[in-house]
Amino acid sequence: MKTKPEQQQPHADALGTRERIVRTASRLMQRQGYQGTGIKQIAKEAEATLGSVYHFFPGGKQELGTAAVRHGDEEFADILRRTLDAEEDPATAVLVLTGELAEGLRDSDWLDGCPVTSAVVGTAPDSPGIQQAAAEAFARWRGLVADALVRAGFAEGDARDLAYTVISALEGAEMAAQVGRSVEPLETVGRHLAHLLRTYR
Amino acid sequence: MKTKPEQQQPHADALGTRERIVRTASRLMQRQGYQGTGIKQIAKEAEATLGSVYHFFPGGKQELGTAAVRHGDEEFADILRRTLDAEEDPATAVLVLTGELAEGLRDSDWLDGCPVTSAVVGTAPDSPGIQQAAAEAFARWRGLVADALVRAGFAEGDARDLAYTVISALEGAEMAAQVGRSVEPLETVGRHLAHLLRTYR
DNA sequence: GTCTATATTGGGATAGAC
DNA sequence: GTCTATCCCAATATAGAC
Repeated sequence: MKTKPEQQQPHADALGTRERIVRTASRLMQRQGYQGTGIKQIAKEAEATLGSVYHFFPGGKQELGTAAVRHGDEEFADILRRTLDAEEDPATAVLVLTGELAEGLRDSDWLDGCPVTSAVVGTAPDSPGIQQAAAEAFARWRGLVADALVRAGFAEGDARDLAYTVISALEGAEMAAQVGRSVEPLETVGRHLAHLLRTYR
Repeated sequence: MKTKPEQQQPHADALGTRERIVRTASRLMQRQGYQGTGIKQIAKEAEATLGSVYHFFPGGKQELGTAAVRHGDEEFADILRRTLDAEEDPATAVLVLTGELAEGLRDSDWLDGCPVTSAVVGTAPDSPGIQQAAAEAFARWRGLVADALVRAGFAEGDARDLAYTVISALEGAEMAAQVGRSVEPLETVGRHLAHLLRTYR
């Protein structure tokens, strides 16, 4: 009989070294950006050594950044899925989402914005891997919203278009809220997105 | 009679050294972010010396970054004013705006996003000056949109709220378009914002 | 897989001549 | 105001013992 040491509580610090590094990288890049986050800082805060970081990510900082973006992708995708499944009405789900994003921002003293956006800004010519991982994240999130809209009765084309706007507006509102240190952009955009979803045929 | 050497064509490279430095800093930080842009690179591309940079910006990189954000602020404020003044219908103006943003992105091969957003991401604990300059930029842009909406007949409260959503959604759509290397987010968000402005009361 | 030491490059910033 | 030389430090990345 095989024991399965991989099955551990996600919240304990009894995580594998690789997971600890990825999560720490994602959190730090969320707050400081890709360029502003050093590998040594990641190693120290993840309680790993520099050798371990390069053991798991031989591609160096770019490979680690790509993994961090993918982690942020899955993180928000989970929130999206959970919220869209819990609420029958997509408009209501959007209001819940803006509320959760606002809560996360305020509770972190306006430090924790979108982990994907923060990590991808300022990485244009270098590292196509990070850019692509970010594009895949946005596409996945749009797909989740579009699916929920279809389930709620929207035509496929409308659902696809509205998903663009929902994800884009959430992104922008979170950025505006973070910069302005106020939840008002998120709350207002949430109300207007709900209005849009309810009046769009 | 006094000659006025300050009055020069804005496009010639016969600009003052300080202006050349600020514009170069803004353009580079727009593409590479604040942390990813070095003072030496700014000096070189602005055809100035390191000594000149520190002469005009004794506060170093943070002071220069703040000036760069303010420059980006005024740059987009000019576009906003011009577009909102040229179109009577705010909904039409928004469609023109998304078109111009899309054009700028595509023409730069998806390199030139929002200069304020790019420069401010990843500068949380350090440099409150940059953060504040970015907050002031967003507030100014919202004010311009709100004023135009009031002129078009919206109630003041509605105008203020809708301005939050217009600016936030434009920010998010530009980011989504840049990451996805597609104008579709901007075009779609433009249509939905126009719909929102036309159906909101 | 983990750890330490180190090579190497480039960063921000300063000094002082002109 | 402009320019060059330089200091100091942090960054990424590597080597090799354990």
